[in-house]
Amino acid sequence: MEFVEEPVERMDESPAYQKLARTLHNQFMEGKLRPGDRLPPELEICETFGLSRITVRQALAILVEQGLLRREQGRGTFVVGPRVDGGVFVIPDFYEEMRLRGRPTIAPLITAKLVMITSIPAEKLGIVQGEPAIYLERVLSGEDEPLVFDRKYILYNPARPLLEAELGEGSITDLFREFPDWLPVKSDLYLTVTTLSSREAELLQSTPGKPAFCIEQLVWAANDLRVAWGWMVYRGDRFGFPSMTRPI
Amino acid sequence: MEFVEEPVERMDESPAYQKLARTLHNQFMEGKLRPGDRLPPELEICETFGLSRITVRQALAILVEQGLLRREQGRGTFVVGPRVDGGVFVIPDFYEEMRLRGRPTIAPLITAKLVMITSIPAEKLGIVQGEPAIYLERVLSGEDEPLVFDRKYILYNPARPLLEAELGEGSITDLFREFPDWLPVKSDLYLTVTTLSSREAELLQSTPGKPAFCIEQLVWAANDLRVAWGWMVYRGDRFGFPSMTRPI
DNA sequence: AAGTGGTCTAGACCACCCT
DNA sequence: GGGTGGTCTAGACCACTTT
Repeated sequence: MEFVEEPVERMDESPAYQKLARTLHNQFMEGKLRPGDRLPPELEICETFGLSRITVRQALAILVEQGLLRREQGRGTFVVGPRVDGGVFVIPDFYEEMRLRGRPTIAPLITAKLVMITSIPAEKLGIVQGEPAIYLERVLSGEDEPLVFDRKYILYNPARPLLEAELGEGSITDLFREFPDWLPVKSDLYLTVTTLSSREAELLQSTPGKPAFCIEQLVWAANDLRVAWGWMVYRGDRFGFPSMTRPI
Repeated sequence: MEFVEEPVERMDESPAYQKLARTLHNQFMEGKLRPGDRLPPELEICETFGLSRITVRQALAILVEQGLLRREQGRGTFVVGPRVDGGVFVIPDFYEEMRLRGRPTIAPLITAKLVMITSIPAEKLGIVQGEPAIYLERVLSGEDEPLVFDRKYILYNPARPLLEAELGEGSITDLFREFPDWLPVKSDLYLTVTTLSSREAELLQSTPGKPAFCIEQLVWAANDLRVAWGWMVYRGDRFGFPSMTRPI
């Protein structure tokens, strides 16, 4: 026989700075703290709650990070209103997401070949036209249906050619795991919207003209080396993203 | 005659915690710190750089916030690789954005009327079907062309009816500036993609079937009151969003 | 000059992880 | 038990803003 562990009420066991942050946040949600209001000086908050200044500042830092407060040196700490018509959206790493859901990505290769690079990808990767690069097309599937069309140019490394088997699995990071000098350190993304071409629609088992997210991607390795460029097309009928709300 | 103030090299004048954060960040960008590496214990970093533990922790907190480091209590602080296939995108408040660019938004009313609310918006706003609400359509223009189509249901307040002139200007926050109980405290957004209907295309001076961003919006006031619901359609040929990279 | 937030120190104890 | 990060204190000085 097994017992289910009762969830303990941990509200009162949490650190002082979290309690204070929650208290102030609740006061805002109840309309007691209003945009434009100035908070009491930090030392006064210390007295009120019986906390040291560092602890109080730790609480305020959370709320500043959330965008609820704004500090102005020499003037005070002020309540800021929420940005109602804009927000922050997280588009998660697709591979990582599927892995977390226990549905490993299937990414069969559509195309994988060595090409003489043309002007646009050459410029993006910062190499000369006509140099060789790997061109790659994949359809990423999760939950038994095609979801993302991935198209990439990858820098060619004669010292360690990539195998077809490697190209069909995992993200760029996984791909370069054994390339010490090519390990990604940064990725620049650009989010746009598009409609499916007939080829994309066929590969994604959808319909031409349907809307889709498009994410252009430039992958940087150490020392400002660009190692991959391409874009990913996300089926619009399968993806939507909530704005981020940071928990207290 | 005017002198241009030479920008002073402030690298060395910045606070110690920022210098330390930059140092570690640079080491990562140069490939000296690699994903999976464990940093030295905090006390050791203190000795190395001649700083107190609080200052070192302040530096590490920045890098944790950036996603470069991960702390594990009892184990250590570890370097995390970047998420190359996903990212964070900021879609700014359109009104705010235009104001910052010195191009105040023009938002002529297309429709503004009191309606008996139907099932879907009633459910979203948490009120009963058949209650009155304000229905609003606007085209937001900036830089001399229509960019966003905004459609909203707004809770009706008999005590303080909104004037047509007020509806044509500014965001929900501006609209409710004089409604103490309706001041927005939170906004839930949901980002999807769509194609323009013929009506939307006409209003936005575009073409039906063109792709567009769509942001559904639910605005909350104090005490869990929902005050507005609707969605905004952003012309796909005029908007694209880079992923956020937090500066050190 | 007074008040505010920004930075920093030296030291303490606790919670968690590993061996 | 030893090492690690997590929390917290009391106090100091500095930089900026306002009066």
